[in-house]
Amino acid sequence: MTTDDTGALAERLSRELRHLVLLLRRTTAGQPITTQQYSVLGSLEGGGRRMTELAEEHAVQLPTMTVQINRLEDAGLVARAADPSDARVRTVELTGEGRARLHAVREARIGYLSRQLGSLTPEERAAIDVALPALAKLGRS
Amino acid sequence: MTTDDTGALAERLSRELRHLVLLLRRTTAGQPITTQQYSVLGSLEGGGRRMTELAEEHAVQLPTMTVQINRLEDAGLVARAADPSDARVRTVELTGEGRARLHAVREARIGYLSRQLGSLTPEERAAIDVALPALAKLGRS
DNA sequence: CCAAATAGTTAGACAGACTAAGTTAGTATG
DNA sequence: CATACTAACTTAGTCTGTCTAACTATTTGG
Repeated sequence: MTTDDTGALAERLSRELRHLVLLLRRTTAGQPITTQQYSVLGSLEGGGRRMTELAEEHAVQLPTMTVQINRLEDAGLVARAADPSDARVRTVELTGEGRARLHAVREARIGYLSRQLGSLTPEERAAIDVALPALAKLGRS
Repeated sequence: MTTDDTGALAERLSRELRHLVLLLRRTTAGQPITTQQYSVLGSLEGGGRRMTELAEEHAVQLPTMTVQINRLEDAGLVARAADPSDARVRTVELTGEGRARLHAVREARIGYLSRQLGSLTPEERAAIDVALPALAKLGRS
């Protein structure tokens, strides 16, 4: 692919990303937690994280994350803790219930996507398979 | 790709879609209109549409679209009109200003995506190019 | 020890989404 | 044709998600 094609690719990608967003929305529609809450719980799966880390990872301001974590805490899905080495820092961890909820939503979400993917041809699935690392890189840059 | 792999693909896709959403958000960050407003304006480019059509296309309830169109109308970017064949129906059209705004935001968005795509390798861009039709189909099903 | 920087929270505003309920207009049926 | 039903929208109220500004508490550097 030449550099000249990059603009055209950007235009097509721009056009399709909107539909992927709607797909994402349908993926978690009717779930007991919102897409954002699911996303935050996912960030905590590997262990406790500090508020600042969570805000950066989700590309939101710190007060926004405070509100989100407040709601998850009220729902009993996460717990705040203190950092022994720095009293300013609050860490956030999954509770048992939070972990269970995360897994349940993930199963439902993956099930939905599996059915959608099942309606594609094997070639189309293979194309997505090949493109995923590039899309991942794009999303993280 | 076999059927057995579909579940694993769904899992990876599920994981990466979140990052694409964040990419999308950055794409229109700092623009004079929100992502949703841009999206609605895009739906009107081909001509007037009725409220119900817009709500369905954007996968929102009718009252949500009413509010969005109210704001776009207040901003002078769209105009409501009556349908001569059915007095219940309101149609919505781009104003000249709305069309100009749409084009400006689209240029900025495509420019951003172009720069992001430019940081990928030619092979990665080619992979996205090949996968786009499949992703489009996925998003529309 | 004090000033500046860092980590979070609180408060106030607004966009975006939903449901429920109301209005107006078309449709169908006795 | 009158009545009831359906359809297209809007309004009102609520909640989530996001922001900025201002505040508290803590650490760090001179």
